[in-house]
This record gives sequence, structure tokens and C-alpha cells, in this order.
Amino acid sequence: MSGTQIVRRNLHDEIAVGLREMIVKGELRPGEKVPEAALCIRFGVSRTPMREAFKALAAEGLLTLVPNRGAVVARITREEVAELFPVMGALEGLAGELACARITEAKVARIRKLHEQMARFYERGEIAPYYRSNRAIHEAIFEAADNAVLSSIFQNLLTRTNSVRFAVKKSPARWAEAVADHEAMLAALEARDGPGLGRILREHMRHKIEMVIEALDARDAAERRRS
Amino acid sequence: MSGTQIVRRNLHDEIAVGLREMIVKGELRPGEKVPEAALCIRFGVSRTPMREAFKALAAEGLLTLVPNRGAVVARITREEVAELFPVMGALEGLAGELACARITEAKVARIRKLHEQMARFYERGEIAPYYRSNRAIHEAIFEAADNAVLSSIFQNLLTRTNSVRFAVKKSPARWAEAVADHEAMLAALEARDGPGLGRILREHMRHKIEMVIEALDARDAAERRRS
DNA sequence: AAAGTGAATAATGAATGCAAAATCGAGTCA
DNA sequence: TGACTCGATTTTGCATTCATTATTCACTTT
Repeated sequence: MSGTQIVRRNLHDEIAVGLREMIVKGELRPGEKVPEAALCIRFGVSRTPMREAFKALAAEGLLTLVPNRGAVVARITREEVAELFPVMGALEGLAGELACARITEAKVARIRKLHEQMARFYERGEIAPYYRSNRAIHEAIFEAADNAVLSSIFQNLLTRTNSVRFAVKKSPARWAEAVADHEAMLAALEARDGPGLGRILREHMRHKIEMVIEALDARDAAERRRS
Repeated sequence: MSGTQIVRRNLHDEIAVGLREMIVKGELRPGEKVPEAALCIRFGVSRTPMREAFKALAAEGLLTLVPNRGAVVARITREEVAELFPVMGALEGLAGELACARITEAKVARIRKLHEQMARFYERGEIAPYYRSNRAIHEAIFEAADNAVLSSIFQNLLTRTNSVRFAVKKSPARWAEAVADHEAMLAALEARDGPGLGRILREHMRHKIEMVIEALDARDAAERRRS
């Protein structure tokens, strides 16, 4: 066996990866038309695999296909926010429960490290590094849960909600609340209290949705002022 | 406005509907190769929309695309069963909680009717009608939860697990257990006890997974005997 | 000037074409 | 008999073509 694995992939799959990245990075913005021809040139492919990728992303809920008018980046409505986040809460809650049942001592220790790091960034008010540690903790919980189906569905929902989650500007009170949630999470995890951790994660998600709604309200108010 | 709405749909979408139906009905069986050419003839379409439908169904987890070897109906492994069902449990649990918060008196009454009907079918040992009522109850809970995202993800998981769920032959003890679960569900729903209903539904799903594992064990044992 | 009209242009959706890869099968050899 | 070869055939992935549907924009009408 040679070390380098022969990765045989389909073009449409690689394009799908590229498009997902563009959506997450905001190069393609919600509601915007997806420029098929331009993307074909940019990726150096013909329309066939590009359009196949569109179908796949549409099935994932990232694009909306309008008959005879091509593809549009899916736009999240307030109603969908109200639907998506509780689902994410239930899933992350499950991840927490499974993690408590399966996690090793070493991984708990690693999460504690991440948590302490995150707390330091909070103290210093360093937002970007804070988010990085924060995300690492949530990812570590899913990793410990060891459920690929769960992770992939959750990841999909994260991607779909990317634009609205990113719109949030945490107030000091909200930020403190989030850190407090994380303290409780760590305690539950160290006590291997599955139901407890599940409850905290669902609660954490409920706080998140409130922040998102606040952000959407603020954004809409700003838009109304402009017009 | 005329009564007949002009439904403009994409070909690949209609094909996807048709393929999903074939998979659910067992016309295409897990592990089987999906005959592209034959399906093109059957649906009266060219390869392009057929292959687009394949990509969409693959994104849904219903098909597996093997590079240079076309599409295969996704086959559920025991490990995936162990991953999929807890996720379904968490989602149906959420549906129960939401339903308790939102359901109208009339809908509760309808579910009670369905439940009593189902109980009668159980008493008489009529399996097919029992399953019909059973499914109607679960669907009614999702309807009451009024969360389209939740419903569509759950529906997708139902489809993906179709083959293994269908393999289950309930023992009398298991059947009694299921009916008891349903009694508890109705009680929780009538009391609008969201957390309680959530717990019962997760428990109900845990029972389901045990039945599925039993069925898979039996199937594998039978297969081993044959070889 | 604003609203309407229709020809020219662009885009979309689906069928077809073509090169590369996989599969099949007759023939060969151990 | 069973494993192997290698050319023929089929299948697959992607590019290209073609018909249909939107969109644009110069032009008319009020």
C-alpha cells in the first residue's frame, strides 16, 4: 500500500465543495442569483457538472432552484430561523448526551483546556479567537458523540444558518450569558451528566436564537430607516 | 384566477420523486445498482435530468455514487442504524414537545380517535390497519409541531431507514410494549406535558431500534445458514 | 415622461456526442 | 478446470448542441 491514496472524485462533487465554501465565505450571498456561466469559467468546467452540483446543493437546502430562472442562494426567513434553531438544539443536545456516555478522560481534559483558553479570550475581549475556541469546543462534543449521521445533519444546518448566525453582534450581557452556559456545559461534561448537558446545550441554543432574532430585528430596522 | 394552477416543475425533480417512490416501494433494493439507461427509457427522458436526479438523491443519502460505476441504492449498515435512530428519537422528541405547546383541542381529539382505532386493530391482531393508524398518529404529532424543517429532516430519515424498519416483525411482547408506549404518549399529550411526551417518544424510538437490531440479527443468521 | 410593444439577445433545460473507464467474453495457457 | 490475457462492447462522465423561455432595449403610443 502506498501512502498516497488515489482519490477518485466526481467533478460535480468538487464543484459542490467549492460552491459551499463560496456560500459560507459570503462570496455568494443569500438571495443572490448564482451565476452559472461565470462559475463554469471560474472552475474551468462545462455546464453539466456545474448544474449537477446545483441540484445537490439544492437538495441540501443551500440553493433554491427557480424553474427557467436558474439557481438562487437560499435565503433564510425569520420563520425558518424559528424552525431551524430548535432542531439544531435538539441535535446538539443529543450530541451532548452521547458525548457524556462515550467521552474519554483525555478528551474531557482537552475540552477543559479549550474552555479555559476561551474564557481568557473572553476576559480580554478578543472576539475572533474567542469564536475559534468556542467552535472547537462544540466540534469536540460532536466528535466525542461519535455519530457521523448526527454530525453531518448538524453541519448542514450550521451551513444553512451561517448568514444569520454571522449577523449576530453579542452584547456584553449576551456574551456573559454564553460564557456562563459554557461553564455549566463543562461541569456537566466532567460529571458525565448526559441529560444535564443536553439540557444546557438546548438552553444555549435557545439563547442563540434570541440573539439571532435581535440581530434580524436590528438589521430590518436599519433597512427600513434607509428606505 | 383559474382553478388549475400552472405547475412548472423541473424534470429532474419529477424524476427524483419517481425514484424515491421506487426505493420506498422496494422496486429498487438497497445495494442494487441503479440502471440508468433502463430508467431513462422507463421515464422517457434523456440521461441529463436522470443523472441530475441521482445527484439530488445522493445528497439526500438515498443513493451512493461510485465514481465511474454509476449509482447504487444506499445500503444501511448496522452501525448506521445505531446512528440514525437516536437522531430520529431526538427529532421526534422535539416534535412531541412542540406539539404539546401548540396543538389544538380538536387535534388532540383526532389523535385520541386514531389511538383508539389503533388499539382496536391491536386487539384484533390486524397488522396492516394497525400500522396505518400508527403512522397517522406520528404524522399528526409532526403536523401539530408545525415545523417544516423538522418534518422534512425526519421524513428523509424515515425514507433512509425504510428498508430496515420494514424488516421488523413485532413479537407479541414488542407489540404490547409499543401499544403501552402509545397509551403513555396520549396521556402526556392530553396533559400537554411536553418534556414527558418527548421522553416517551425517545423511549419509543429506543424500543424501535432494539426491534430493528433483532430483525437484522435474525436476517443475518438466516443468511449465514443459507451459505 | 410613463407605459406598453416586440424584436434581438441571453439564459435555461434537456438531448445528444464523444472520450475514457469498466465490464464482458472468447481464447490461451498452466 | 481455473486463472489470465486482450480486444470488443457497454457504461460512465463530461462537453457540446439545440429548442424553449426569460430578459433587455429600442421604439411607439398615449
